[in-house]
Amino acid sequence: MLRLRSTIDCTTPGDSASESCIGCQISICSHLDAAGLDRLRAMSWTIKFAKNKMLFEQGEVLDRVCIISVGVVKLVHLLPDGQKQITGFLGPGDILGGIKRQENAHGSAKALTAVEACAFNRENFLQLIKDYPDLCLNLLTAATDEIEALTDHIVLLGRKRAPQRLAAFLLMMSQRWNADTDTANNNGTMVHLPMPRADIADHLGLTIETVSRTFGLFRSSKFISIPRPNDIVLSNLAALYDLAGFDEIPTRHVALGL
Amino acid sequence: MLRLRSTIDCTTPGDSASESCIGCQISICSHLDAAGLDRLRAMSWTIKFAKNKMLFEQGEVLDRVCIISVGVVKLVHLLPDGQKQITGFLGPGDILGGIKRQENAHGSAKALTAVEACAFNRENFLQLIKDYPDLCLNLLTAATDEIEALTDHIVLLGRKRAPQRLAAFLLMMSQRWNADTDTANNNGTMVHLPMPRADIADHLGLTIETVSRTFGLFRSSKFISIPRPNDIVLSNLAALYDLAGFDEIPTRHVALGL
DNA sequence: CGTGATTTTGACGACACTCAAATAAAGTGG
DNA sequence: CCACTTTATTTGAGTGTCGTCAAAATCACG
Repeated sequence: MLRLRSTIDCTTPGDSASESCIGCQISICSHLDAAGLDRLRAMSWTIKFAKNKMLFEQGEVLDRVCIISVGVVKLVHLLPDGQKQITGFLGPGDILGGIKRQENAHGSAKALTAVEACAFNRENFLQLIKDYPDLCLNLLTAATDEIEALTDHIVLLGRKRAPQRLAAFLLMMSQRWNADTDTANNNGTMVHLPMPRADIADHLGLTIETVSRTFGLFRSSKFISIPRPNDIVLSNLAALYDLAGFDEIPTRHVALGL
Repeated sequence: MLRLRSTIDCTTPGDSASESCIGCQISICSHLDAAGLDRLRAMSWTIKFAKNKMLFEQGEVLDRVCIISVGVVKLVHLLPDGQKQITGFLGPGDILGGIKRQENAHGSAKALTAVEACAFNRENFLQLIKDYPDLCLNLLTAATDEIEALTDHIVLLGRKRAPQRLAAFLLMMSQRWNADTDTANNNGTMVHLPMPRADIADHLGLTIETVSRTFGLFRSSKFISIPRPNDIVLSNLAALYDLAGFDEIPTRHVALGL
């Protein structure tokens, strides 16, 4: 099961949501000539999922590849005893699907919000890749990035405690999909969390209660404030970065040039 | 940092160790025509590392790609507070290196045993990939496999207890590099562990003591026996598979047709 | 405003970590 | 080949973080 997070901003100004999967400059669409873009347009179609609908189930045959244009998807792995582990969240620009022959989904994918995606037939997708080596190399680079991200998460789960895990999670969330809602007011940076506490717990290898308690710890430590459960204001970024174990606060690279 | 584990057996009978990086049928060498093999031979060279030598350090510039032909390498991630997490072990046929421009190593790589590898200059490697789309697609497929393997490890670290983790580790080890030492005698399957307990602990997100205690638990439960600390006999595979959370015992696919 | 889901808070227990020491194994030099 | 040193592994006792069970408070939605 291929799962890649794009490093390039997908939401190009002027594109409507329904067309954003074609016209935008995400990883796969860039580096294509006019003929390639025409082929892309001809072979792709748009799929939509309501909130909480399954994109696919664990074990299901995966013969399509899709690029998310709107919304957030969670990747869930079920254990025989009923436990869950969420191995990642995907958003606009991220790629998900099967590229191997007769591939079965390694995990389930569920829409956290309303989701729109640009879909391709696997065979068409593979042929396009073969015809555009640069595109294939881009995908390989993106796969390398995903491998590094998963590696970081392994370090998080293997060697970090609850506060460190949550701090890293909040900072990750603030950097990925909150470019516009990241309105820096005098109190801090606002982050919207599209997932409930249970999903955060299943992502960080904790329980709902521990996640909630750690949120409470951060609030009483004045690191954050919680106007609503899913809206977190990061009021002490330095403390959070320190907890997360990052060496420094990276300079933001936002589309609008902040 | 690219890191791929090969799914194809590397040790082709008849190849000497020093030539195995060229002559073998590992993922990258297969699907190449005669001209491609010549190019591969011309651009590659052999590097050797003694036991416990670093292949590269975290943060170091990575402008080479290598394919391990002999030995085992551990991938280590250091945390600011001195803790370690081993994100994987690589062996014969596995690929490691940098393919991005001005890439810095995301983690360190250290030789667990004496190691030989087949090395490529990054630019040459990338050009070869561009000229052979099938090869690039193969790498993308291998990257997908690596992503799935890392995902499985995330599930292990996030939702499994010490016994389950160690059981999964032992079974994984018995399947990857023990095709010949897997002599099934009447007592069980022999597995040789090339790494010390500390590395197992750092891989499974545990401490040395917990790993040792869990080995002791398995021994007193008659799941395993330990003739020497690094040689484990799996005497109750069914129990280990059950612990690890695998649904069934997979049929072995060994080179010799077992 | 009322119902159901989500989140928070509390009390208690268990699994794994820390600290400490003993035992076993591996390497070294005579 | 054997004493010696060094490293690795095992075992023990006590502590702490996080999980489990339970209930209250808050939020979302019709």
